[in-house]
Amino acid sequence: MMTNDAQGDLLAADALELRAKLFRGLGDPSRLAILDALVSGERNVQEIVGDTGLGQPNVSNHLRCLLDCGLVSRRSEGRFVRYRLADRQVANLIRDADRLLAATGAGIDNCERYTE
Amino acid sequence: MMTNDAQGDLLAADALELRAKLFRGLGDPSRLAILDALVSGERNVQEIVGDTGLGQPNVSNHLRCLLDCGLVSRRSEGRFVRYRLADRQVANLIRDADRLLAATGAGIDNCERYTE
DNA sequence: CTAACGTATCAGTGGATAATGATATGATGA
DNA sequence: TCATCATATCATTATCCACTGATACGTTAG
Repeated sequence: MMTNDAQGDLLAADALELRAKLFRGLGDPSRLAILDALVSGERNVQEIVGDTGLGQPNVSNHLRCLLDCGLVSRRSEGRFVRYRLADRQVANLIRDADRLLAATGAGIDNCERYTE
Repeated sequence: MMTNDAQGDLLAADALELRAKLFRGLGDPSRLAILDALVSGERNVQEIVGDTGLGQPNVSNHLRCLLDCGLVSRRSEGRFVRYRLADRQVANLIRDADRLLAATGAGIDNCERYTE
């Protein structure tokens, strides 16, 4: 009676939410640009602002998001705050995504459900 | 003069958009549920509707999105349409995400930038 | 041909969220 | 303490997108 209907998926609904939240966290060009900037190493907010061309409040907001998500970590250095990737797997996940993009060609471009 | 400022990132802006689009495609619980249903094998739309508890038009919309993105493929069988994962790497990417989630604890939960 | 079924599309709606400007907090140096 | 700099927060706005119900399209059976 609970072979493969919605029951099992309802139980796994939290896991789906969590996964979705992670992917959504990575699903923003600004945050990806920030993470890219951090792949090269530790950076403070101003440097990230310079690297990405984003506004400072915007960067801070995204960094807070990434920090809460556990994707980056931070340490204070005087009045600077230096951020870095929290885990090697973050960079790995992004690289795997690039591989998948290479495999699917530019198929993603064709998706018209949401804006390019 | 073009050491590490916005220039390089601007050139890579398209790549960022593409990656972001892929992650956003995966950043929805409904689409993840659909992909989960397809991990076990090929399914038609009705079966997916049953597995996920989503509405049929909703499922069709998401499937179109996933199809356009090249994440799933389809084949007609009479009046049924059977969908399957387009690439092993899709499942791999999801599994890598789960690993990262395990590594970061449930940190993602803490991110308050967007709704749980 | 017509009815029934499976799937896809369309328009409308509500909710979520990224970006911005103004401002607050915190730290350093004179 | 006061001025300055680095970072964080807040409120606003405009946009985007997931879901729903109605409906169209395509296929098969009688």
